[in-house]
Amino acid sequence: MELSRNELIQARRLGVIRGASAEGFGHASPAFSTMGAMYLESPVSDHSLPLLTGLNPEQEAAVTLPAEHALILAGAGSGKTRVLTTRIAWLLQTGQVSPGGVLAVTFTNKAAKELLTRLTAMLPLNARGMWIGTFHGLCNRFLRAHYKLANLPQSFQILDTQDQLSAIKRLCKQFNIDDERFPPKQLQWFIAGCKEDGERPSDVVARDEETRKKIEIYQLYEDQCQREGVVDFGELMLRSYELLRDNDAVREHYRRRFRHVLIDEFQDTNRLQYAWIKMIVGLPSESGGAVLAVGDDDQSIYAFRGARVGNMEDFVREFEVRHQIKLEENYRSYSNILDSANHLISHNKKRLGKNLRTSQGAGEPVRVYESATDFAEAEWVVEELRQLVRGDGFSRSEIAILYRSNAQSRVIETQLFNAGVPYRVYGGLRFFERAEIKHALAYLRLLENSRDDTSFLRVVNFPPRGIGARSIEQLQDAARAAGSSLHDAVTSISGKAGANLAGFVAQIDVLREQTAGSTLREIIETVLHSSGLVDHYRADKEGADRIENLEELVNAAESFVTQEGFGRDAVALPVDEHGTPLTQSPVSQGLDPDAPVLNDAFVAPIDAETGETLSPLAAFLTHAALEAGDNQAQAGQEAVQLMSVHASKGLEFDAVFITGLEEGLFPHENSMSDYEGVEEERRLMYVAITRARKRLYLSHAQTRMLHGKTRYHVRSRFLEELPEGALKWITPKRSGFGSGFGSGSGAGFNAGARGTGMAQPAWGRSGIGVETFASPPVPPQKAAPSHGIRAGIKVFHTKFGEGKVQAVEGVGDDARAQVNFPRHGVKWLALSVAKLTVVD
DNA sequence: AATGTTAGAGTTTTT
DNA sequence: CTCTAACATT
Repeated sequence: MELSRNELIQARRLGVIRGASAEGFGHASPAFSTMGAMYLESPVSDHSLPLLTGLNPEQEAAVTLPAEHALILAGAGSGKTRVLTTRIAWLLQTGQVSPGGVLAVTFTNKAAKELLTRLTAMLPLNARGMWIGTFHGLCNRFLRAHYKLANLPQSFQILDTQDQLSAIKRLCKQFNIDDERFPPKQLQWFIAGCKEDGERPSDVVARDEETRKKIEIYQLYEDQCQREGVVDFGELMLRSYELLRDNDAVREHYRRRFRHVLIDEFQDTNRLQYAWIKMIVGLPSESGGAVLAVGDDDQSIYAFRGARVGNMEDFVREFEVRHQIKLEENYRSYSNILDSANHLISHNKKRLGKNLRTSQGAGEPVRVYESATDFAEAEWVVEELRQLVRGDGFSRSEIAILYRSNAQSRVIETQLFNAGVPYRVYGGLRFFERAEIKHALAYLRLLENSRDDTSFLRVVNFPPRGIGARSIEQLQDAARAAGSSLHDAVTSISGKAGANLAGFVAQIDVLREQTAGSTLREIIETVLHSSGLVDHYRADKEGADRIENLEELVNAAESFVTQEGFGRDAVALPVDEHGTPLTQSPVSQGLDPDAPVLNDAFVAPIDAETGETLSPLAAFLTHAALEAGDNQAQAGQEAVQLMSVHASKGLEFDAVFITGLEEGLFPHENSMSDYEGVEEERRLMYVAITRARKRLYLSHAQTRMLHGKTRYHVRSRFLEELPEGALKWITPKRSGFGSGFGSGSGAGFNAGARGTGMAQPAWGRSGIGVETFASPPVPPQKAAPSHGIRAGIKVFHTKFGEGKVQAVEGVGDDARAQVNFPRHGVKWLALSVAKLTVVD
């Protein structure tokens, strides 16, 4: 029995499958230390500090480097985060730097949190003045502090990817841009790409007419964002970079301030981020602080979004790096797993060169399994999984099933579901991306910034209040004519449409006044009810979940205020070189004075001169935009983890299954055309392998349902690139039936090659080679006139059960077989339609 | 304005 | 196959 997507989703909702529901949202980050400024213990300089115990020589060398530029090549599982945190702690403890002089930047909020958590656990330090966060978070903080210089409104809003796309769509409509020639998605990609390369419209080279037009649209988009007081993710970076570049005073201030700049996952930085680093630190000739870049070129898997491994070489050259340390001791995996990873990645030419080693034993061999179908592959995974849990005592949450693309999860989910194995799927909608949450946030954003047309359009008629497409068009024309926001253009619309629009605007304006001085919680609750959102969803019979999520939004806001403060991302804290705040300010309005103060950001003025602070609401909206919401919060359930290989980066598990190791899938067909693409896919495989601590399982299927068609796949070249000695090839159990699959659950077994084409492919090797294949096996596509069905053999049909083939006639799509089913009699079946599996 | 129909597309993902 | 978005219909 297969479950439809909807059924799966429904099942998850009902909690049959744990995880993946709204529960996964929370703010677990620990409180910032609120202790006084005790960062400076008595300066110590000897190396027998407790901090350094347990570090291996390379790690210790990295931690105790002098204040000079350095590159740490940190292999998977080599204690990278430990080095980063210990380095910071060591610098602080030995009095070489004050918290205000530290800048540590990561890519994800999760990594930033982890850094902070582990750091505060190490040292009773005051987080005051430390800049630890994501690139975007820090840029936001910076722009909030210098919004005037950056030419932004004080309460500028951040567009996420969805918002950006709808802004572009709106723009295209307004300027009658042919969306066939210029699909909004493509424009979005173009604009984001330009910004990642640090290019404004005027910087982009118009190679051809099409590009020229795109540049024009890019410019229009920029104008629109500026007019509306919003910035997209790329803009946060780019504008920060430009301000540093163009304003000598600001640049010098930060260069003097940050004595130590630490960069995590350096191989994932894009051009602009690297340029930003150069700007905020300064090259050696410009006497800035010391940069400690930590990265692993072998784990660079984000080229598709602008990551540029070349930054590592550029860094070494431009910063005249004299310290390069390789962390090659792996503390995670047994050597069979590690050897596999090393052997695989050695096939890449473009490498800085690194070889992981471990003092652990060989461990179990890496198991490789070939199955006939994706379905059978999933069955095998579930079976092995049971063995791991029941037989070998593995904890389910310590087992991961990885795949190259998310679509692959479905088959596996179905099997897990049928077997009653709790599982949890990573990826998918994040909390702040849900439609109802975005609606609520749009109202809130309008309170902050009535010029935000994207938000205006999102909720002007949601819940429906009789404002149709025509009225909106009229309004957009009026706004364009007047050069004003939609909000302000409403007064120029007359008639019924005008009255409705005026009603909406009045509602927003009233809400704004009404909630002035309220706490964040009160504001949100008022907005949720006055806007009609709650009523709307209450009327909807399927709105219960949405209401729940809206309630969760209130909770999120509450915990934002009380637990996280207004977040380190909210505002910048102007400080002097020693990290001492330049201004003290009263707690901002609407806050419980007894609430723990966790981060200065939240009491700090964003404007050092006027002492103005960011409102709690503005801070929360920023938080919502920069942190899409953990959908990965620990459910506490003992559930198997399902995720894409990309999503697994940075995680580790006792046992890992890597599925779908097939040419075209992994490596993905879209990456196979060029060499660079294949190398990145190989790095991806490397990442996948190195996730495993004790057990590693690799599998591939001969046929797979993809886009509704059965596709035939040769096994992945990556399998041929593993060291034979570390592997154990498992002979597939043929076609399922009675072949000793545990509890003998025979239901819906091995539907075989479903859909069109042949049934069981005939090229299935019985024992896939013990020897390494120098060249990949002959692709089966053409070589299979044999559907494998001939007179005399036994076949299995999903409806009719097992039967004996009596005759076969016709070729290709016309092929038919006469089958005698004991229970249903003799049938003629079209092989292109019937679901037949060969039974041995 | 709500609901049904059809065409088209379909890696990887964070901010 | 399965999801989405745009279009058409009531």
